[in-house]
Amino acid sequence: MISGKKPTIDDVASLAGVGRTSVSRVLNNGPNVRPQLREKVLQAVKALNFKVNQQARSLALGETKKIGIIHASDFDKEPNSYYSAGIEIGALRACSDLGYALQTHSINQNSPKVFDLISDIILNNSYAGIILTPPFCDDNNILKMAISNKFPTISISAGLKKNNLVPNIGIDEEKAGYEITLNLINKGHKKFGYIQGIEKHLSAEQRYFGFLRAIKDANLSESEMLIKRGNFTFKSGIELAQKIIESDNRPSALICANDDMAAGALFSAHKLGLKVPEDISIVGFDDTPVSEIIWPPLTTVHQPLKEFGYAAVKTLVEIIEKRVALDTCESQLIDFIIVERASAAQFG
Amino acid sequence: MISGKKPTIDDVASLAGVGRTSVSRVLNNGPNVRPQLREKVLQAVKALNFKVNQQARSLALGETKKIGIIHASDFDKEPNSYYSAGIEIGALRACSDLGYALQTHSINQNSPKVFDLISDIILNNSYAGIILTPPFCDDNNILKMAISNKFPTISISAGLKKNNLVPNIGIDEEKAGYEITLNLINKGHKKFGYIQGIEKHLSAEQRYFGFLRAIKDANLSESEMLIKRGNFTFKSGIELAQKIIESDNRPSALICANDDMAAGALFSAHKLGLKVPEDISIVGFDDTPVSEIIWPPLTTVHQPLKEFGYAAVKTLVEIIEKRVALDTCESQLIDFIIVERASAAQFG
DNA sequence: TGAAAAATTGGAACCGCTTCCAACAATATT
DNA sequence: AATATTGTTGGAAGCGGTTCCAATTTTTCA
Repeated sequence: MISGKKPTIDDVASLAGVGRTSVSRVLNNGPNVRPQLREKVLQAVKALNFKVNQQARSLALGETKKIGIIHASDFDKEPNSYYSAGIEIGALRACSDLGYALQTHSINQNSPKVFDLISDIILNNSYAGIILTPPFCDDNNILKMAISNKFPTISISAGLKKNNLVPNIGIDEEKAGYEITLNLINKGHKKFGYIQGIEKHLSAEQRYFGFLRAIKDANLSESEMLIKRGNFTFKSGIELAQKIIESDNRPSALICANDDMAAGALFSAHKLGLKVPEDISIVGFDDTPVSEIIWPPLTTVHQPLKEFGYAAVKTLVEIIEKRVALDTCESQLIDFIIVERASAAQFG
Repeated sequence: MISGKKPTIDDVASLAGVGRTSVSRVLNNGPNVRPQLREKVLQAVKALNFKVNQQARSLALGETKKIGIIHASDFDKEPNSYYSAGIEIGALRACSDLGYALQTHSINQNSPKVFDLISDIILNNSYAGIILTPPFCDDNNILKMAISNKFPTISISAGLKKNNLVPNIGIDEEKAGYEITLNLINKGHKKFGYIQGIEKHLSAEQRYFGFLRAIKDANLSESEMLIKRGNFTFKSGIELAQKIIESDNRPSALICANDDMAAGALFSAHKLGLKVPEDISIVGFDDTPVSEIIWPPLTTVHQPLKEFGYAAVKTLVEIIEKRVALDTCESQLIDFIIVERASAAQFG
């Protein structure tokens, strides 16, 4: 205080004329503190502008109030910013509600050291728990390592995996695929095009299975559908949509496994002189910012990313604080909604 | 070790049969350690899978290796995800290179408690330094508070403010405005439309000043230009571009203060039957993901966000470690580039 | 009113690590 | 070979908190 040093609990204690233990009690709302003493301490705290040193506190407590989140990223490519930023904002909100701090890591998913990097983060034991996002959350080696260390871990990924090793947050992707298809069927569409995502992406595959179930339920013939496999890029959307549009029996509706490909499809439709949605309805998945900023605005399935982040932290903190065992904790499905914009319409 | 407890430095010491001080020396590459002892310690470390407890370490050291970054966000609106995620990835990379951790905060910029929240973060002294992003970095009260606490702080904002209170990272926005205008002038354009951003946004205003300087340098008449003020949204781009396009003396080139408005302008041009870039060239600023995903792809000024984040951490760590005074540390301009895509072309 | 019970308070140990300093060992110097 | 110098090592005292536990006060109740 006299010098530039930060005041400690002892400074507060001596200013207030009480013992250090009492200061600690006041600070932590401990029981059995006379109002009079509490007041003295509070005044000293204010006078000195005292803030507890969290480092010291968590050392004494043997616990840390810090959650780590691990994103995938490649410094040389554009980040999948929408996804990670959305999750992070939700996670931050929950952290702030629950008194935790969030520390971010980003790991190049192509690095051969992925496993070591993540295991360092875990074993370094400076976190109370971690959140894993794709593709790390789909890596069973990583998950098993976390489990064998009994380390609170939660993943954010496509909903409903068969053998969730750790609790998972996500939407029911299969249902989302089902419902957006049903939505189009209800609009009178009978012939569909579908541009799939990359094969190993669980979520995209589940969306596709949902599509298949919906057309089956509607007694539509799967063989009539035009299925192409894309790789999530705008460019692949352009190319594959062109093929679909130019085919002999052009579908009246085109479902794309993500918004970027749908944007590409939209572009191809315009280029080939089709009107959207009059001549063809096009829908996407994810509700990324681009879906609002193209013409016509895209009908798509909204991914509640912020809710993912929030729920992930909330559940993780339950695991941490109630010491619920990792394997007894349930995964959670977050509700999604279909955002109906102008790119899909009634047919026939 | 026997139980589930994490091994401590004492466990290592006793296993290696040396003193705790020696273990610490080995761990920190201290001088004067005989190879033989070092080897014993290293073996014990490996045998126990010992990791130092960072909490304890930084308590003893009286320093923390943690940098905070404060983003603006509103939980109920879409995040400005591209911006914050890009910066964060760069910052993370630098942190990982320099041995720091990055902790994220997000604060609703409309909250009346902004000042208190940020001052808590600073006074809490659990950070070695913080990075402020817009709009917080433009708030002089916050900056002054940081300075009066001698707290290492750096801002990422529009370059070259007159009175930088703390060192700043950014591009030279005025120059960017100048150069993209010059680029169009060199393509033969003489009559311009310009859709400005929100007035209080420093960076957008500087871009506009650059535009003005360029047309002045080229002896073009400012009064011939069609200037409109937008609010950065796609919608305002649509509306204002429509007015500009429908005006009697339609410009051959339209500059928009950000990409979203440029996307809107593109849309209006299509709707009104103009071909881009044949009939009108349209350019934006920022090089957000959308600029690649619309038709035609947008010529725009790339904001090197990851470089911002990297440079911010690097400079901040210099301030922290070399104890350079905040006010002697220079701001940095990062190079930007004009990304030429298909939305702008030769005229006449 | 006095003893027993309950509520307050603070001393001291401890969380896991760094580092000053004194003790001791190894090498250099004459 | 004796001494001066330099290199190694570990004991013990913090860093700034929390908490067990014993001491002291206050309250309760016969």
